[in-house]
Amino acid sequence: MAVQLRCFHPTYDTDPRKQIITTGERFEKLVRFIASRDKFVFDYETSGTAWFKHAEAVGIGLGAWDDNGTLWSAYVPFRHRTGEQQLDIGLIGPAIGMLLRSPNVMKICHNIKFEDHFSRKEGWTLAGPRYDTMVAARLYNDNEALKLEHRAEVDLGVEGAKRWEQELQKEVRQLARANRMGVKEYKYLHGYSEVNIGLCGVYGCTDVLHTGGLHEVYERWGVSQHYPRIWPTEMALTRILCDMEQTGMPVDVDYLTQLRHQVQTEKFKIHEQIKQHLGGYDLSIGSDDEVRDLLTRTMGLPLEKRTEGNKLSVDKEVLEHFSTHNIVVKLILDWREADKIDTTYTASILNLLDGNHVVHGNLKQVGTNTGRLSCEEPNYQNMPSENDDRAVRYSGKKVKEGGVDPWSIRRAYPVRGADWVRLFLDYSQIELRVLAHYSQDPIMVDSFLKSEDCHARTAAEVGQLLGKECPRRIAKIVNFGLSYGMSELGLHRQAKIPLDEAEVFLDAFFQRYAGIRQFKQELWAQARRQGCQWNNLFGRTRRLPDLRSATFWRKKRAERQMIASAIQGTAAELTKESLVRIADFLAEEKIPAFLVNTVHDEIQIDTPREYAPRVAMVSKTLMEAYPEFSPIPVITDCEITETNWAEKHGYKVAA
DNA sequence: GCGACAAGCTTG
DNA sequence: GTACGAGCTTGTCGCT
Repeated sequence: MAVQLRCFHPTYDTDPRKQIITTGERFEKLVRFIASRDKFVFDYETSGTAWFKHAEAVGIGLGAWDDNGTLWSAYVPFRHRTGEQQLDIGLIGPAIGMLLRSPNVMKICHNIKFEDHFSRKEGWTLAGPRYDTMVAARLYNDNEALKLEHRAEVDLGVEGAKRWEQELQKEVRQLARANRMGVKEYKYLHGYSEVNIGLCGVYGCTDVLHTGGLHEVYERWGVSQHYPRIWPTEMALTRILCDMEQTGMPVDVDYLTQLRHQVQTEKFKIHEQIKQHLGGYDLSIGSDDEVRDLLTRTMGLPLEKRTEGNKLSVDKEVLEHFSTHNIVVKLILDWREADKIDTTYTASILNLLDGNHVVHGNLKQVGTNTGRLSCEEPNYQNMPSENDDRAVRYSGKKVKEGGVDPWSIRRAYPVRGADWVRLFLDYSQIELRVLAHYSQDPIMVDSFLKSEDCHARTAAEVGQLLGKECPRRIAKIVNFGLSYGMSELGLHRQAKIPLDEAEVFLDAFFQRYAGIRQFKQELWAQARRQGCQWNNLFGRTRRLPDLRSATFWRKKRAERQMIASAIQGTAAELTKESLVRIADFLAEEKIPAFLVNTVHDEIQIDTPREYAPRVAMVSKTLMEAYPEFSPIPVITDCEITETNWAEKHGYKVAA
């Protein structure tokens, strides 16, 4: 099929700092200029974002400052499918590769991990110091959108920064229509490969100028220097997370396909049963409106809980309340459980695989306001955990006794191959240890020094003060609640105990652990003195203007958010810095092991079986080496699997 | 047919 | 007002 030249929006930009390079002579001149600089900006335009499938670079935008400090940009097209004049990638590739691997030249990008993926696809190694303006933007302002054009508008004061982006999107919509596709589908398949070079080039050059401009102002403001501890970690992570995504997670497709069939059959059966109970009425179980109607009008159940939009809630908590006396309500709950596994955890995963049955999730460095990582396509961080209830229901045994959850999702993630294992190193009670460090509360510190079960200790302390028993279950909820700034109302709801009882427990807790109450007060006071912001132990800032809000509930929410940021955020710094330490160790010793995944307080490493003892021992040591928490010990537990994620079990690490 | 939003569910 | 931080899916609604 011949490629058609379509050009719905011819471009016109007379800015001399934007050049489109389509001859060898001008390309050579460009390369000589870039190669003479000690830092440069680059940015690919691509044929989609799925780098692990068909998507690849179709052109590269490059930019650098001349001796007068003027920033210039150029777009080099080499794989557009428009039939226009462009350069031959076979001829220019080596020169681009040479620029990217220069060891002493700083590479500046807005989201450099993305460019790293596409560089690797061309066989080009991205080396030398990195500067990511997207990460810098997140560090200096944790509450705002990070999109390049938006930052250019706000931080550079560029008027009409979004103009070429909008022109480009218009063009893409036209192309999608011409190809009889939805915009989403078209963009996934073709990206900007069919956009005319004039428009794409101006857009690419504009991005380069914006990125370079952001680098200038962020460094004028001293962003990277303000974060001497986390900045090097963040920049190293752009490379290490890229490595992890390239490695990816192998998936057992046969298992997942069979599991999907099983839950779909289950859904069908439940649907039929519901129909029978309702005298043939065909309820759309997935429609909350219909479920609400059925429960209230047909069944006359007294629903009370409201949603945010003030509708009567039909969520799990409500349904569970009525399910003991109502078989249909119970069946709706069962259907939702099966549906979740069908749609979210089997069908969608199968759509994300590469040709080798490997998924490559996107580990996002700037996805949260606390400094944690997040993950998408798929999200590894909310894969259902092994569920004892289901295991017991179906096999009569708990998971730990060898029982099998028939709907296990983690079972679909096997090890890399024969004689490979996966190690799971997870921080033990890391958030409580962080809190103990910040508060220096004597009981909590003592508990960790003695390696006690901290929930049991809490239960004992509270019980002793009250002169009546405090169940461990309650103590555990209280301890977890500390990270979120839980109130007596929260405890009442979570633990399903009377409000006055929750109040008594919480009061007793804060009497016994007075250091924690004091830490919270000091945290808020200090933050308010510093203009509603606070830096954690590693120097990361959380800004919460609502700490001074006149609205009571907004102020309270900001206070809870600050507590959560302090504790979760600090714990996240340990995990992130440890990822860098472990990656460096594996590279130095040339051990054929790979970091594959991380879930907040856990790091997963694939390694040949013979290396497992060494990898586990060194990784554990590196993860625990945070002397700033002294005397509180930082402890990691280690687990291993020889088969799949569901069957991980304890692993003794040699000292 | 598409985008935005609400509601619900899953994790640490 | 009924906990903190995320991502994904479906249904619904309004718009082109």
